[in-house]
Amino acid sequence: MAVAARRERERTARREAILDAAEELVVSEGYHGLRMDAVADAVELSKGTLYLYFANKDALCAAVATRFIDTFIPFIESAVDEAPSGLDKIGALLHAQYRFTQENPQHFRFALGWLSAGQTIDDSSEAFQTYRARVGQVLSILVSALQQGQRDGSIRKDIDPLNQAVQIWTSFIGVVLVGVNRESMEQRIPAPVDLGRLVPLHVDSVLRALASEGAS
Amino acid sequence: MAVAARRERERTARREAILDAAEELVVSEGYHGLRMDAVADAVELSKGTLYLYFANKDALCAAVATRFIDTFIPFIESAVDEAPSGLDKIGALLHAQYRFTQENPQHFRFALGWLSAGQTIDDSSEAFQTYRARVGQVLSILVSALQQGQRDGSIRKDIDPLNQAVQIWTSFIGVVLVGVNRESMEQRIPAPVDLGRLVPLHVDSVLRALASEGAS
Amino acid sequence: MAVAARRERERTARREAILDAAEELVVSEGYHGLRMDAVADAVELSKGTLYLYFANKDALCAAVATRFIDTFIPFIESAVDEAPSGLDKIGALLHAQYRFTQENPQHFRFALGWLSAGQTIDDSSEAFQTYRARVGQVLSILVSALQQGQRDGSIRKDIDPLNQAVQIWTSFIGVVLVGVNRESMEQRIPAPVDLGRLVPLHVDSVLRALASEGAS
Amino acid sequence: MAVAARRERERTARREAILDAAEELVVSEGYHGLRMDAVADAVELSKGTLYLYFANKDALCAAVATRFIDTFIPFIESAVDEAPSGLDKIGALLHAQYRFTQENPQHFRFALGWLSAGQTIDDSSEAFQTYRARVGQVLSILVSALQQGQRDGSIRKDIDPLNQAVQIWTSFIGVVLVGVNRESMEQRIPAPVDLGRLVPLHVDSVLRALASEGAS
DNA sequence: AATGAATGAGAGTTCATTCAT
DNA sequence: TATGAATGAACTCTCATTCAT
Repeated sequence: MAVAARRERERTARREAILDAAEELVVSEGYHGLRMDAVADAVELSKGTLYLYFANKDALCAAVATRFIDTFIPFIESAVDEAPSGLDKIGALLHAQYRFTQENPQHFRFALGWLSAGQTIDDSSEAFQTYRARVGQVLSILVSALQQGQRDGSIRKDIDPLNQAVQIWTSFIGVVLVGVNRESMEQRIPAPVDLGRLVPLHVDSVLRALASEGAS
Repeated sequence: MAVAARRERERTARREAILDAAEELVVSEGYHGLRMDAVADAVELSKGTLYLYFANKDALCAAVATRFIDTFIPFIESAVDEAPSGLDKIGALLHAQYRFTQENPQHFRFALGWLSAGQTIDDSSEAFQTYRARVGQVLSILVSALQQGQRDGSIRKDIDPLNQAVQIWTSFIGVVLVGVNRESMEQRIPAPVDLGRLVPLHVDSVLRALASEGAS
Repeated sequence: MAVAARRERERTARREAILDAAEELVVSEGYHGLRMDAVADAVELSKGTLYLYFANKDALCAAVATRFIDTFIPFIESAVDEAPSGLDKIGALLHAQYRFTQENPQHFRFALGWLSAGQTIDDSSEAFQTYRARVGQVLSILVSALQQGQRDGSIRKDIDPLNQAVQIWTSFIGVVLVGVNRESMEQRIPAPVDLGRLVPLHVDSVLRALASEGAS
Repeated sequence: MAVAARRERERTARREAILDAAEELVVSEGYHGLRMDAVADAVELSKGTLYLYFANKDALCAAVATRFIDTFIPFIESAVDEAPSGLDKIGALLHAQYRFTQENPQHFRFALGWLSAGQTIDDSSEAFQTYRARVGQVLSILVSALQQGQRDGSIRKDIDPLNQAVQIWTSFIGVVLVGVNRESMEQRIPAPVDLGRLVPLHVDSVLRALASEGAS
């Protein structure tokens, strides 16, 4: 039946439309500023309809985050592929993540707002599981790069890839967080914060710390 | 006027009492869980009275954050004082901040919640200006340590102290952020997050990146 | 037309399937907890289809109530048949209704919830008319028993069978109502409510009041 | 301070005003039809204000019910006082309750709707406790009358006062229930229901069942 | 006949803030 | 200075019913 196929297409399209609207709002208002009402208005659907596509606000947010990260992964994967050594891959990954963040500056603001939302999320939902799997992919890309670097001699052998990957990722989050919350941040720190300067500086520091002794 | 003096004393005492209550609540409930009602109940004052001491919820939060940071600064200052070289001072400062965070894990959770609250805060308020100045103090301790390290040869000469201080601080925030939001974080990243392991690893990386060539 | 006959059979079967699902749900969730969604899910039909078989939720409820009462009538009829005198028949009927209620405790809860739903029901619908006719049957069984009792001398002659039948039925409803809402009831009345004790007591009282002078 | 006294008076007055509005609405719309919005509109207060006086909808309903019963108790008490024998007291009580019901026909409709509301109510609330105590008072008036009747010889000695009181009360509820839901009831029973006839008939039956042998 | 997406009014509850006293 | 009653917009989520296909 062509009907079923069309229905499926329409359903997907509408779902995407809702996500588009939610993304835009989440980006401009932050996690706590996201209102189901506003989403409904933006997609020109009734509030009730939203709940046909997403079980609740959290599920909608998880889906937004998943879509974000879904576009992000190929982006960093190709950057990593092009770099020769393991150390270069780390640098390439971080730079790619930085560029991506600059182009989608609100992704991290949103993710962080969600992170500190406080309430523990129902992590059994499918949407959330998907999101979680994607985060795992990013980490494993980092781990692979570190391992390759240890094999090809560009990265120190005395580090543990998994723990170091978490350290690299989390410290990077801090730096980027400041960048995306530039406004609030500049209200709070009495020093100029310029991502364009800060991120390369950070990447430099990370690479320097990873590089094997003679490799600089 | 003795009367005026007593009034002033009483006013300050009441202000502190409000802050005590707010701090306790902010620590147990998080930024988003803080209710003016609850604060009023806890200090046994009416809600209206709160607004005689603080212009609004944000001003109250700024004051809480200021008091937090006020206990934090002497803590790291003494740690820094005891370390000999500039590089050691950086290490000491980060370790001190880590210990402080472990003992007051909610400070950062609160600060971050506030940071990503989204809405721009009225930064002209006195409370906020005070808070801002304190953050500046922390940064300048970092800057001084970096500069001393450059003089005493423990830290690379080719870094810019201010920018590097911001980098060190922000990346550290990322790591600690993950630690204090361990629960939400472990829901989101499929990897074990252990501050006790992660922070030393991070400090190591920071120091390694700062150390002057032969200094390791 | 064999086709038309099959269609009719299918239609009836589907109608029954819907009623089965609705009955089960009404019994477990109560009148106010009955959701058209849930009924549709349970019969594996779409919500829209429900409306092809029942004009609205009320019509569906009327049909459920009708089916309930349809199983109830033969039950009490046979009980009444077996009793010799008119007075015995009344007692047998009430005891039968009590046993039936114990086995289907939700019937009355449902009927009462529906009764006190407040909104006036569209009583022109066919489903509702059918339901009404069944209630009439129960009453007429009572009336017949009363009349027979007057003839056979077991029941006082100075009562009016119809009015008395209504009195018997409605007072019985009150007693049973309390029993099936035992939980809510025990929250509200500070006295133990035990249908097993209360109903026989009530039946006794009813019979004593009906018995002709020397008949006890 | 006269101020405190006036405040207290105003508070009570406002509480009563809210109850007035809620009562009227509960009476016209039934328990399920009662909307907090509508109550707020009717008293010309904001919805939020309602929650300063009543913790939630249930507490408001309990308060309405308590006020109802508070006017009811003196009414039946004085009726009971005036009757000489125990049996007469029962009759007087039931007739009084009947008259009261006729004047406030919606009380029982409401109470019944609330009863079959299904959800279990938080019975720890003060409002609810008060309500419960009032119901207990009514029951104990019945019990006392029964006991007196047993002493003065007007009532059979072989009944248990508490159980019989519950039986009398619950069966009466059934009869009255039909009366107050006359509209829905007449839709459902194909027989004329006339409280003016039904209640005396019921009271007669109750009294006849209670009367000691020779007492008729 | 059957679908199932869409509706939309409406529910109860919360809470930072104001203001007359 | 202190009160606390009042506000009212905002919130997430529900569900009987409709209707184009």
